[in-house]
Amino acid sequence: MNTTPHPRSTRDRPAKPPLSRDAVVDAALALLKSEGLDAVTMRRVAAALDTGPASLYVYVAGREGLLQAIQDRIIATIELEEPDRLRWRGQLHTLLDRMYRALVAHPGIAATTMTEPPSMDATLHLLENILGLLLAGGLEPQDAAWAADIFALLVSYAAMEADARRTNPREQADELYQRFTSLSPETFPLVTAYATQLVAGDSEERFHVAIDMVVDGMIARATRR
Amino acid sequence: MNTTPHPRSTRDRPAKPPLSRDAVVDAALALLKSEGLDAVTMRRVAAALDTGPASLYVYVAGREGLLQAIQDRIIATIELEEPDRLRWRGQLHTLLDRMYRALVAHPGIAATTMTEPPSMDATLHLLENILGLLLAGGLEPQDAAWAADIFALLVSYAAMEADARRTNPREQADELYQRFTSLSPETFPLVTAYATQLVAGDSEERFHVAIDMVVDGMIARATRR
DNA sequence: GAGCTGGACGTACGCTGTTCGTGACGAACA
DNA sequence: TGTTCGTCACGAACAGCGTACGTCCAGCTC
Repeated sequence: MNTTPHPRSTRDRPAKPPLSRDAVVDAALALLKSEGLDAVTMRRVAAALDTGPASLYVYVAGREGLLQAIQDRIIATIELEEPDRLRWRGQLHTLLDRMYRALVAHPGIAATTMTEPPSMDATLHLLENILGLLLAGGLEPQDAAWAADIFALLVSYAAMEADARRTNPREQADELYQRFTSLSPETFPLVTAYATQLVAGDSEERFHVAIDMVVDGMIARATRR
Repeated sequence: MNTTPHPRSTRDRPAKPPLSRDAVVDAALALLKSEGLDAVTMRRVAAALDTGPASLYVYVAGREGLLQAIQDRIIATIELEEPDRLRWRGQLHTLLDRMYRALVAHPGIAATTMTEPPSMDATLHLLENILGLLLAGGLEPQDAAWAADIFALLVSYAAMEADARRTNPREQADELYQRFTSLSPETFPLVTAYATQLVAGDSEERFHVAIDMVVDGMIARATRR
């Protein structure tokens, strides 16, 4: 047997499981869930996989591509609704609420969904489902198509607000209320008078009201034709 | 006369105007307008002022504080509307359109407005004006308070989309249409069927429709009470 | 065996925001 | 006048960041 005592290569491959796209995304997702978006750096992900950051570029198109893969993973966990003409509105709320919760369970990811055109599989399935619900409700196709964008936006925003609240629980609304009520009533008669309304509702409540406003608006538009 | 040839101090103050908060924000704003948000780094701003980045921290609370100051500057340029009970709806569109244009004129800034609670002067004046218009329209105060948030969100989003389009003019909608129409009609019957509607409209058109949907929804809710 | 290919990844580049310590200097005081 | 104190200015350094580039090596094919 040849037992030459030469230095062990730092690229000792058989000692580590081979990387894969799934492994990379899994590691990133775990970091996201436990430490939030800022922890999802190429170095941190690579360290979690016992490798170096340059190794990841085979599997993901940079950090941007990694974040997209994570988003799609998260969206893929959302249970869809079978459109029902009689219940579509409640179903829409349910579906968007699930999306909201999926985002909130991953601190910080909501902000990365904001400008993503729907192009990956899970996101497209979600879009298809939203369209299905809106059309089941008899809404105009053009309005439905545009509203899908708006609903996605509302979800992302609500999740971002929930993220901000997590960092600063309860303190934010209080500070804001203080700010509003300490303004000059001469200069800001409405803001001071309606300070309570301006800070009312948690992000979920505001979120569901926002959905309703958009839906009610679409119904009014459809009724008008 | 004493002409001792000793090394000239690098802190030759009389040769430079003293820094000020306005000077810092002005320099940052100029960089933002000409090169977009990514150029607004502490080093770039400092270089524009012929100093070092550490000098800026006397005037702004880090980059975050600098961005907030910039936002407020931009918002302060927006001409407000005197609320008129008969024209409030058109006025709202006009006001939000001005906001949209102000953001679009500063590439990338829209994304930084997304999670900012309204706390600086110009932003508060804008909020006061939006509330004024909505209440002039006879809408419910609680709905008006919540809708102000939604309108701000819609503006930011539209501006962000315009920013993205600037980077990728026309190409994005085409790619998306291609993507949608090349999907399996079995799996995505609606997305494929309504691909045209999904990519229709530029960011301004979609923006104004979104405003209308929210407004129509609020009117329906007010009518229902 | 030789050559090729693609995965693995170390090294280095060019940046980022921020902190800390020090110098310069004006105002106030004794 | 000399000294003290507070504030501005800012260099140096810290602790990162994403990524490009070049090298190594295992596995495969001929």
